[in-house]
Amino acid sequence: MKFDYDRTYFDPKETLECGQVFRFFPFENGYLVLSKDKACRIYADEKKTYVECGDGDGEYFYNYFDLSRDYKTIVDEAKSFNIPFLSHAAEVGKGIRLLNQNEEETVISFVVSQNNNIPRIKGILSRICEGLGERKEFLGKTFYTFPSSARIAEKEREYYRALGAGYRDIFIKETAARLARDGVENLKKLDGDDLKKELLTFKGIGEKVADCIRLFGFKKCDSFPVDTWVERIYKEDFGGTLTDRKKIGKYFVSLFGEYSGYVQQYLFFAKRENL
DNA sequence: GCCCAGGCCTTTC
DNA sequence: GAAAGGCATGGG
Repeated sequence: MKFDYDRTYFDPKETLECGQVFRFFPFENGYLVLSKDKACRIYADEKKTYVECGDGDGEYFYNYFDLSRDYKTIVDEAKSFNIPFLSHAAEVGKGIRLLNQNEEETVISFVVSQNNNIPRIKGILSRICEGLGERKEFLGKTFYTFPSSARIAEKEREYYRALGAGYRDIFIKETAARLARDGVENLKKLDGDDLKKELLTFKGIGEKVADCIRLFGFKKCDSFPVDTWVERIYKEDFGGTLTDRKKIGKYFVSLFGEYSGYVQQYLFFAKRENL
Protein backbone atom coordinates (compact mmCIF):
# COMPACT_ATOMS: atom_id res chain seq x y z
CA MET A 1 0.00 0.00 0.00
CA LYS A 2 0.98 3.63 -0.32
CA PHE A 3 -0.01 6.92 1.27
CA ASP A 4 1.15 10.50 0.99
CA TYR A 5 1.49 13.53 3.24
CA ASP A 6 2.25 17.23 2.81
CA ARG A 7 6.02 17.51 2.50
CA THR A 8 6.28 20.84 4.37
CA TYR A 9 6.34 19.14 7.76
CA PHE A 10 7.44 15.67 6.67
CA ASP A 11 10.66 15.52 4.69
CA PRO A 12 12.40 12.14 4.20
CA LYS A 13 15.97 13.40 4.33
CA GLU A 14 15.43 15.73 7.27
CA THR A 15 13.58 13.07 9.27
CA LEU A 16 16.12 10.33 8.64
CA GLU A 17 19.37 12.28 8.69
CA CYS A 18 18.89 14.08 12.00
CA GLY A 19 20.54 11.33 14.01
CA GLN A 20 17.58 9.61 15.62
CA VAL A 21 17.65 6.43 13.53
CA PHE A 22 20.30 4.28 11.84
CA ARG A 23 18.58 1.61 9.75
CA PHE A 24 17.85 3.38 6.48
CA PHE A 25 19.53 3.28 3.09
CA PRO A 26 19.34 5.19 -0.19
CA PHE A 27 16.84 3.40 -2.42
CA GLU A 28 15.80 4.53 -5.88
CA ASN A 29 14.82 8.20 -5.54
CA GLY A 30 14.39 8.01 -1.77
CA TYR A 31 15.13 5.64 1.07
CA LEU A 32 14.41 2.15 2.29
CA VAL A 33 13.59 2.40 6.00
CA LEU A 34 13.72 -0.59 8.33
CA SER A 35 12.04 -0.76 11.73
CA LYS A 36 11.92 -3.87 13.87
CA ASP A 37 10.68 -6.53 11.42
CA LYS A 38 9.17 -4.17 8.86
CA ALA A 39 10.28 -2.16 5.84
CA CYS A 40 8.96 0.77 3.88
CA ARG A 41 10.04 2.96 1.01
CA ILE A 42 9.90 6.72 1.45
CA TYR A 43 10.44 9.40 -1.19
CA ALA A 44 9.16 12.83 -2.08
CA ASP A 45 8.32 15.17 -4.92
CA GLU A 46 8.01 18.94 -4.57
CA LYS A 47 4.71 18.86 -2.72
CA LYS A 48 4.35 15.51 -1.08
CA THR A 49 6.16 12.74 0.73
CA TYR A 50 5.14 9.19 -0.12
CA VAL A 51 5.34 6.11 2.07
CA GLU A 52 5.05 2.69 0.47
CA CYS A 53 4.82 -0.43 2.60
CA GLY A 54 3.25 -3.85 2.95
CA ASP A 55 -0.57 -3.89 2.94
CA GLY A 56 -0.81 -4.68 6.61
CA ASP A 57 1.81 -2.16 7.69
CA GLY A 58 0.13 1.14 6.84
CA GLU A 59 -0.95 1.86 10.39
CA TYR A 60 2.45 0.88 11.74
CA PHE A 61 4.30 3.36 9.56
CA TYR A 62 1.69 6.09 9.97
CA ASN A 63 2.43 5.87 13.66
CA TYR A 64 6.18 5.34 13.13
CA PHE A 65 6.45 8.66 11.30
CA ASP A 66 4.26 10.32 13.95
CA LEU A 67 1.84 11.55 11.32
CA SER A 68 -1.06 12.23 13.67
CA ARG A 69 0.86 15.04 15.38
CA ASP A 70 0.68 18.67 14.24
CA TYR A 71 4.24 19.75 13.55
CA LYS A 72 3.34 23.26 12.44
CA THR A 73 2.57 24.03 16.07
CA ILE A 74 5.90 22.57 17.14
CA VAL A 75 7.92 24.53 14.57
CA ASP A 76 6.06 27.75 15.44
CA GLU A 77 6.63 27.11 19.10
CA ALA A 78 10.36 26.58 18.49
CA LYS A 79 10.56 29.84 16.58
CA SER A 80 8.63 31.67 19.30
CA PHE A 81 11.62 31.47 21.64
CA ASN A 82 13.16 34.18 19.44
CA ILE A 83 16.61 32.65 19.46
CA PRO A 84 18.13 33.39 16.05
CA PHE A 85 19.99 30.13 15.50
CA LEU A 86 17.01 28.10 16.70
CA SER A 87 14.55 29.96 14.48
CA HIS A 88 16.85 29.31 11.56
CA ALA A 89 17.29 25.64 12.51
CA ALA A 90 13.54 25.11 12.89
CA GLU A 91 13.00 26.64 9.46
CA VAL A 92 15.60 24.52 7.64
CA GLY A 93 14.56 21.42 9.59
CA LYS A 94 10.80 21.88 9.70
CA GLY A 95 10.37 18.62 7.80
CA ILE A 96 11.80 16.64 10.72
CA ARG A 97 9.46 14.32 12.61
CA LEU A 98 10.35 12.47 15.78
CA LEU A 99 9.90 8.81 14.98
CA ASN A 100 8.05 6.34 17.16
CA GLN A 101 10.68 3.66 17.16
CA ASN A 102 10.67 0.19 18.65
CA GLU A 103 11.90 0.40 22.23
CA GLU A 104 14.36 -2.48 22.27
CA GLU A 105 15.84 -1.59 18.91
CA THR A 106 16.37 1.94 20.19
CA VAL A 107 18.11 0.78 23.36
CA ILE A 108 20.57 -1.44 21.50
CA SER A 109 21.13 1.14 18.76
CA PHE A 110 22.15 3.88 21.16
CA VAL A 111 24.32 1.56 23.21
CA VAL A 112 26.23 1.05 19.95
CA SER A 113 26.30 4.80 19.30
CA GLN A 114 28.56 5.87 22.17
CA ASN A 115 31.85 7.48 21.14
CA ASN A 116 31.16 6.40 17.59
CA ASN A 117 30.33 7.98 14.25
CA ILE A 118 27.08 7.57 12.38
CA PRO A 119 28.36 5.64 9.32
CA ARG A 120 30.05 3.14 11.60
CA ILE A 121 27.01 2.82 13.87
CA LYS A 122 24.92 2.01 10.81
CA GLY A 123 27.43 -0.60 9.71
CA ILE A 124 27.56 -2.37 13.08
CA LEU A 125 23.75 -2.48 13.35
CA SER A 126 23.44 -3.74 9.77
CA ARG A 127 25.82 -6.58 10.50
CA ILE A 128 23.97 -7.51 13.68
CA CYS A 129 20.75 -7.74 11.69
CA GLU A 130 22.35 -9.67 8.84
CA GLY A 131 23.83 -12.14 11.27
CA LEU A 132 20.95 -12.60 13.68
CA GLY A 133 17.81 -11.20 12.04
CA GLU A 134 15.32 -12.86 9.79
CA ARG A 135 15.79 -12.54 6.05
CA LYS A 136 12.88 -10.87 4.24
CA GLU A 137 12.11 -9.16 0.97
CA PHE A 138 10.44 -5.88 0.15
CA LEU A 139 10.03 -4.45 -3.36
CA GLY A 140 12.47 -7.07 -4.64
CA LYS A 141 15.13 -6.11 -2.16
CA THR A 142 16.46 -8.34 0.61
CA PHE A 143 16.54 -6.96 4.14
CA TYR A 144 16.99 -8.37 7.63
CA THR A 145 14.80 -7.79 10.67
CA PHE A 146 16.15 -6.45 13.94
CA PRO A 147 16.74 -9.52 16.13
CA SER A 148 15.03 -10.07 19.46
CA SER A 149 16.96 -9.23 22.62
CA ALA A 150 17.01 -12.91 23.52
CA ARG A 151 18.66 -13.71 20.22
CA ILE A 152 21.26 -10.97 20.69
CA ALA A 153 21.99 -12.22 24.21
CA GLU A 154 22.70 -15.75 22.94
CA LYS A 155 25.93 -14.71 21.28
CA GLU A 156 29.20 -14.22 23.09
CA ARG A 157 30.87 -10.84 23.25
CA GLU A 158 33.48 -12.03 20.75
CA TYR A 159 30.74 -12.20 18.16
CA TYR A 160 30.12 -8.47 18.46
CA ARG A 161 33.82 -7.74 18.62
CA ALA A 162 34.22 -9.54 15.30
CA LEU A 163 31.42 -7.43 13.86
CA GLY A 164 33.48 -4.34 14.61
CA ALA A 165 31.62 -3.17 17.71
CA GLY A 166 34.88 -2.72 19.61
CA TYR A 167 34.75 -2.44 23.40
CA ARG A 168 30.94 -2.07 23.25
CA ASP A 169 30.69 -5.83 22.64
CA ILE A 170 29.91 -6.66 26.25
CA PHE A 171 27.46 -3.76 26.61
CA ILE A 172 25.46 -5.07 23.66
CA LYS A 173 25.31 -8.60 25.00
CA GLU A 174 24.54 -7.69 28.60
CA THR A 175 21.97 -5.03 27.74
CA ALA A 176 20.15 -7.48 25.48
CA ALA A 177 20.27 -10.16 28.16
CA ARG A 178 18.68 -7.84 30.67
CA LEU A 179 16.00 -6.68 28.25
CA ALA A 180 15.20 -10.29 27.45
CA ARG A 181 15.09 -11.28 31.11
CA ASP A 182 13.15 -8.31 32.51
CA GLY A 183 10.99 -7.49 29.50
CA VAL A 184 10.59 -4.04 28.02
CA GLU A 185 7.07 -3.71 29.41
CA ASN A 186 8.47 -2.78 32.78
CA LEU A 187 10.36 0.12 31.23
CA LYS A 188 7.26 1.33 29.40
CA LYS A 189 5.38 1.65 32.70
CA LEU A 190 7.90 4.05 34.21
CA ASP A 191 7.49 7.81 34.16
CA GLY A 192 10.23 9.91 32.60
CA ASP A 193 12.39 10.34 35.69
CA ASP A 194 12.22 6.72 36.80
CA LEU A 195 12.90 5.52 33.26
CA LYS A 196 16.09 7.51 33.12
CA LYS A 197 17.22 6.26 36.52
CA GLU A 198 16.58 2.70 35.44
CA LEU A 199 18.42 3.15 32.13
CA LEU A 200 21.43 4.57 33.98
CA THR A 201 21.80 1.26 35.84
CA PHE A 202 22.67 -0.51 32.58
CA LYS A 203 26.39 -0.79 31.88
CA GLY A 204 27.21 1.18 28.76
CA ILE A 205 24.32 3.60 29.23
CA GLY A 206 25.28 7.00 30.61
CA GLU A 207 23.58 10.41 30.61
CA LYS A 208 23.62 11.03 26.91
CA VAL A 209 22.59 7.58 25.74
CA ALA A 210 19.85 7.44 28.39
CA ASP A 211 18.50 10.76 27.12
CA CYS A 212 18.49 9.49 23.55
CA ILE A 213 16.71 6.29 24.52
CA ARG A 214 14.04 8.00 26.60
CA LEU A 215 13.46 10.52 23.80
CA PHE A 216 13.65 8.36 20.68
CA GLY A 217 12.43 5.07 22.11
CA PHE A 218 9.94 6.21 24.73
CA LYS A 219 8.91 9.65 23.47
CA LYS A 220 9.81 11.52 26.63
CA CYS A 221 10.11 14.91 24.97
CA ASP A 222 11.59 16.68 27.96
CA SER A 223 14.96 15.19 26.94
CA PHE A 224 17.89 17.10 25.56
CA PRO A 225 20.76 14.69 24.76
CA VAL A 226 24.12 16.48 24.85
CA ASP A 227 26.85 15.04 22.64
CA THR A 228 29.85 16.71 21.09
CA TRP A 229 27.66 18.48 18.50
CA VAL A 230 25.21 19.86 21.03
CA GLU A 231 28.08 20.97 23.23
CA ARG A 232 29.42 22.86 20.22
CA ILE A 233 26.01 24.44 19.57
CA TYR A 234 25.79 25.47 23.22
CA LYS A 235 29.14 27.23 23.09
CA GLU A 236 29.11 28.66 19.59
CA ASP A 237 25.46 29.53 19.05
CA PHE A 238 24.12 30.10 22.56
CA GLY A 239 27.29 31.64 24.01
CA GLY A 240 27.15 29.24 26.95
CA THR A 241 29.92 28.90 29.50
CA LEU A 242 29.05 25.61 31.24
CA THR A 243 31.33 22.69 30.42
CA ASP A 244 29.55 19.85 32.20
CA ARG A 245 27.29 18.08 29.71
CA LYS A 246 24.75 17.10 32.34
CA LYS A 247 24.36 20.74 33.35
CA ILE A 248 24.11 21.84 29.73
CA GLY A 249 21.28 19.35 29.24
CA LYS A 250 19.46 20.61 32.31
CA TYR A 251 19.85 24.17 31.09
CA PHE A 252 18.26 23.36 27.74
CA VAL A 253 15.39 21.39 29.29
CA SER A 254 14.66 24.25 31.69
CA LEU A 255 14.50 26.52 28.64
CA PHE A 256 12.46 24.38 26.25
CA GLY A 257 10.43 22.09 28.53
CA GLU A 258 8.23 19.64 26.63
CA TYR A 259 9.64 20.94 23.34
CA SER A 260 13.21 20.03 24.27
CA GLY A 261 13.41 16.90 22.15
CA TYR A 262 12.12 18.62 19.03
CA VAL A 263 14.34 21.66 19.53
CA GLN A 264 17.34 19.42 20.04
CA GLN A 265 16.67 17.70 16.73
CA TYR A 266 16.31 20.97 14.81
CA LEU A 267 19.57 22.26 16.24
CA PHE A 268 21.48 19.02 15.74
CA PHE A 269 20.36 18.70 12.14
CA ALA A 270 21.17 22.31 11.23
CA LYS A 271 24.59 22.15 12.87
CA ARG A 272 25.64 18.83 11.42
CA GLU A 273 24.41 19.68 7.93
CA ASN A 274 26.09 23.06 8.26
CA LEU A 275 22.89 24.85 7.22
C1' DG B 1 50.77 9.36 11.56
C1' DC B 2 47.01 12.47 13.66
C1' DC B 3 42.17 13.68 15.49
C1' DC B 4 37.39 12.69 15.91
C1' DA B 5 32.92 10.28 16.42
C1' DG B 6 25.28 11.28 18.98
C1' DG B 7 30.54 8.65 25.74
C1' DC B 8 31.09 5.65 29.45
C1' DC B 9 33.61 3.14 33.08
C1' DT B 10 37.03 2.84 36.55
C1' DT B 11 40.23 4.82 39.47
C1' DT B 12 41.85 8.39 42.25
C1' DC B 13 41.63 12.48 44.86
C1' DG C 1 31.36 14.96 43.77
C1' DA C 2 35.08 16.23 40.21
C1' DA C 3 38.96 15.03 37.19
C1' DA C 4 41.84 11.99 34.42
C1' DG C 5 42.94 7.95 31.64
C1' DG C 6 41.58 4.14 28.85
C1' DC C 7 38.89 2.15 25.50
C1' DA C 8 37.96 -0.35 19.66
C1' DT C 9 37.39 0.99 15.26
C1' DG C 10 37.04 3.42 10.88
C1' DG C 11 36.72 8.01 8.34
C1' DG C 12 38.83 12.18 7.09
